[in-house]
Amino acid sequence: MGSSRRRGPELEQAILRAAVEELTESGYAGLTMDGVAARAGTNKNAIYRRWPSRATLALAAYRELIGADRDPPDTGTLRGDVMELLRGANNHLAAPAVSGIVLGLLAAAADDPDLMAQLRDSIIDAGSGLWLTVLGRAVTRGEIPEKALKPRVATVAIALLRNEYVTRGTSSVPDAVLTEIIDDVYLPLLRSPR
Amino acid sequence: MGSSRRRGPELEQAILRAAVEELTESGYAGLTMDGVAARAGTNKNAIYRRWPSRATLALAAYRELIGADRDPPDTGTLRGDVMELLRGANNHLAAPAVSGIVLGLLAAAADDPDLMAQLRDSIIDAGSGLWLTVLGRAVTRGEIPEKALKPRVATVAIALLRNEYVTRGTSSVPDAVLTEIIDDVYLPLLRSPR
DNA sequence: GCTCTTAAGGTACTCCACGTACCCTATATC
DNA sequence: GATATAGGGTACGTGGAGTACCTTAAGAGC
Repeated sequence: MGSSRRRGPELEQAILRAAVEELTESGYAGLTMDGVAARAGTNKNAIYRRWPSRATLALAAYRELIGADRDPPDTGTLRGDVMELLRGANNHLAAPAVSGIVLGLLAAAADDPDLMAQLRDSIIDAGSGLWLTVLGRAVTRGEIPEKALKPRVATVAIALLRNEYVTRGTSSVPDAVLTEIIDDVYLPLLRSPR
Repeated sequence: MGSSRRRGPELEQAILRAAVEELTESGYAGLTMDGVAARAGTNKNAIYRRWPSRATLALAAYRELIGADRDPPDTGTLRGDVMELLRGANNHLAAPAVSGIVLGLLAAAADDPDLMAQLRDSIIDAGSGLWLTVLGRAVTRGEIPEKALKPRVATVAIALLRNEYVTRGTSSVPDAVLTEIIDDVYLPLLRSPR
């Protein structure tokens, strides 16, 4: 009658899965160690043996949640590719409560430089490579000048989307805002001669 | 022997001052009701009679902290004005720990639409009028086309600065980044014909 | 199969901070 | 002066982070 006590990686995955569920259901503020332990069918000891604090567990769960990154789109036109990328990012941020989770993590990591660094490296910068490949193709097609490949310029669209989530705090930015970002800001900027 | 019990506005100001001090010294996470009460020389009752929760008190304290808004600069050139505005915003956000405070407030307001609305109205949008007046003058001088007056376009610079604080999490963005934002993104965008 | 080390389970605890309840006391107003 | 109002003091209840300690199962070596 399998009492079957889980150990090692198996238990670790169970904890992470439980943490992901708590996170998506209740956000960062609602993720509690007791809650995760109960949901995973274990106790807090097993968690603290692996992650030193609630914040680090939440970060690990968030990385689990966002999962693998996707391939860069290739619609043939710059505008199409950019729209794809921005829609993808929007869908991701809109998900259950991802923007709230990220805000909570950012606030929690504010006074922990180590945690903040991990958060930046593995989350904020995620996908910046996608933008550069898409823009690179547009450069070879001659759609935009080469100077558009500067990181500061290339990341403007995603920065504006992120800003929208931070300041409006809504779930899911409407498509009209995305096209506004693209047509009123991003594309004019990329095409500007200098 | 003047026991002299404070009442009404006098006490209210004392509480707010104490909250501002706690906020600047320890950030949002470090602002505790007991701490504020002790520092103000009063007790929690007096606070809860005025603000229903820690988050609302912190928001009020933050508004007190940022104080009155300034006049729009008028250096004669668009670039000069924009640089002034961005430097001002940077100095403000860099202050003791303002970006951390704002992050904490945002995270706390994430599941309270009312609070989020107040936060937006009185903090995030603060100073957007400044940008529009500065751009308006540049339009009448003929430096940029009139279409630059769209809010989405006008607020790009400050949005990018905010993004810098959110993603880098540092205190004080270096001046080089400000000029990069202005010369590589904002001015080219404003001057782009369409 | 037996022993021994390691890790999980269980539980209870400390600490801290939010928010509330009650009762006492000073202050302003009528 | 009487009385309503608001501040002071204090003690709770609640909930969650993190810790301590002991018991018990799982696997490794022999």
